[in-house]
Amino acid sequence: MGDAVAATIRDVATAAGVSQSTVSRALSIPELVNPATRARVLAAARQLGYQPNRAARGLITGRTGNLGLIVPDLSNPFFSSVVKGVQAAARTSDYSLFIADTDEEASAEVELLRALTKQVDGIVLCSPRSPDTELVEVGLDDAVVLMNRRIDGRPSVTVDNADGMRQAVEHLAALGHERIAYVAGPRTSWSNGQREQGLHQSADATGTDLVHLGHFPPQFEGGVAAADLALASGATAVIAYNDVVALGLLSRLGMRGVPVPDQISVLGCDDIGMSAMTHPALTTVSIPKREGGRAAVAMLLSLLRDGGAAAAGASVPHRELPTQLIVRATTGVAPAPDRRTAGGHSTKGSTR
Amino acid sequence: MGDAVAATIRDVATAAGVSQSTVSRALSIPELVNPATRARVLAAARQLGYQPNRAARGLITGRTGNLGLIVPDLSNPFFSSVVKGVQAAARTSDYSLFIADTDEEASAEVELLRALTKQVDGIVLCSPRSPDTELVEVGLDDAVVLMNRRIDGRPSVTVDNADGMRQAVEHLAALGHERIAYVAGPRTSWSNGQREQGLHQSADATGTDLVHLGHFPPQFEGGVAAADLALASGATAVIAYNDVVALGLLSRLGMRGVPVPDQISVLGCDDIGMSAMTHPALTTVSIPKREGGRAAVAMLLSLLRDGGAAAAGASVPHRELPTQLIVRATTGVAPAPDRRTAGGHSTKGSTR
DNA sequence: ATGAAAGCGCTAACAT
DNA sequence: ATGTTAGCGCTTTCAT
Repeated sequence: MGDAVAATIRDVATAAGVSQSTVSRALSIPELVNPATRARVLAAARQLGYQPNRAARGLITGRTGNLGLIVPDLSNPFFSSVVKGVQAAARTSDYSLFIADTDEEASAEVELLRALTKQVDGIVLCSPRSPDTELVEVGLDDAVVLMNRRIDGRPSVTVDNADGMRQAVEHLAALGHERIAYVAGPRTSWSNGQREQGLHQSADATGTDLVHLGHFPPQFEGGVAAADLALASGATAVIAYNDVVALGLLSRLGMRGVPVPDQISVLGCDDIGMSAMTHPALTTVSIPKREGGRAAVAMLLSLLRDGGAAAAGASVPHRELPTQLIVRATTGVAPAPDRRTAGGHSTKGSTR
Repeated sequence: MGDAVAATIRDVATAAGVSQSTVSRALSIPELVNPATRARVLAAARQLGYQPNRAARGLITGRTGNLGLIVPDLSNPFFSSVVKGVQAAARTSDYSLFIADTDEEASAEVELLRALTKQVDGIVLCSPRSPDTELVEVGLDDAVVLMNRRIDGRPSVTVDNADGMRQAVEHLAALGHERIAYVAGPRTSWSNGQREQGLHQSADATGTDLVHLGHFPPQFEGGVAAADLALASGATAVIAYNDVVALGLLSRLGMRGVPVPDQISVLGCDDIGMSAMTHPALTTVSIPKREGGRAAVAMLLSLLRDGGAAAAGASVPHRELPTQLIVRATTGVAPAPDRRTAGGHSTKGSTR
């Protein structure tokens, strides 16, 4: 695109009566040029509407000024929040952002990673579904920050999934629930693995029974499909892999006329906007989505700044953000049916 | 990023024992080079893992191989579907995609438009909120395709909003509803204007009363906020600006204990995935979202192909996609309360 | 059908 | 503090 005839650095140089290099310097290393001439250059540039050609600059600097972001599914509100965080951070640092959606397909990740690699300075790879080996095989050795995934020796931003599950289980245990079902997300999701682990630990610690329900797609339909199993499991509470799945559960349970939370409690994870607004609202484990995105970009940029330092044995950066159980006022979680009047003092299991 | 030392066209030339120009031709204008040498070149290229440097190519061809997409809000499922359509089409044609989200802020559109313009060959501007004048002022004269907005003399892809509303109103009229409320979307939304227009026309044609409810943000909260007004309006049916708003309505009505659709019917617009899965499901006016995105890209690419032809007085391309009322099995729409037993034969108003 | 050479717009030595 | 020069990787005349 670009206008009729975009002004080049030469035009500015001529107009300001200086050389190209002076213009270049005036624009990128201001302190190296005389304030007076700098003013002249800036004036000329503004007047001509000059904007450096990024391709030309990139050709010589080897940097594109672009970042890439790969997510499994843009239509999941969790990821759109992450996108917003990444976008904001990129914009702040004057980077443009390529965004790609893999539609939850692992193979697309590697493909996109490969395609993107040449056009960006760095990539945020969010919640990848591919196995470690495949990921490492790609050009991943470069400036790639993982989100919601940890791979040995790779920079990453994660959240404390296990602790989130701990909070959820302890909350339920305190309410007298003794049998909890977990609707698992994708087998290939690292976060899901972490959550399962956290759940098992906390279930043991609180003496709670944990029922594991198959792997379901992390979508509304997944929850719909899992609802009947959850009901049949004998659990008095269900924790869903994420809020979207939890909404699916709610929907199907409603359709079957099952009162939530009176008969069964439902918990989500992620704290997407809508979870606060359903009826009943969703008690959920909140994850700092935007902040995670920002943190990933920050890490990426510092990686780019350091450059070789990383290779020189500097430690691999990692950042783990906290999770926080959000208990809503009117919520899909209630004391266990048989405890409704007991005041919540469990005799079995401790709160550790 | 890029690998340790990316192979350049020179490397390939040397390896194949030909000149750079031959390599270049072999890769981009195959019919101009001897099949035998071409094979040699291709082999060398593959073996070296050669991938043309897009920046360098762009520097000389003036094309970036990138497209831009600007949407108001990525977290609205409507737009994420559009994004997916655009993405798919771009990928198919080997274009990369810059995506930007304006957070429903009109000023961000112009800003992003300006920033993106230099880095892409064309832009899809989806559902812009800015006034025509501001949009035209920017570099919009170039390859920009509007979506869900029509501006005189600009290429655009739209849907037949008015017809969608006609279908909705006729459906409701046939069910005996005589007073319908419309929960309006943003004042700056062109689609909203179209829908209002279509509603008024069809209301007149069917002899239905139409109550216009203020402008609300096109989000879940907007619907929540509008619900009480809708209820107080005396309407027996509410059409929401979009599905997300309709879900907000449903939520608030549920919270107030108002039976839907027994006391009041709720219709949405857009046909986002979730609208099929709520309880009750949402009868809604379906819009071909992905297809719209694909169409916009197709238009963009043909614009790029033609290049000067457009300036030479060729007609401005425009594409209008159809809308389709989707009536769900278990839905938030029912006959008007006082007609529940009447069989739906309205005495007032014709179905034209 | 192929090669040689010029140059896209810019930055980074190297001079001055 | 500024100008001169070279060259990033590629496509595209212009020769051959």
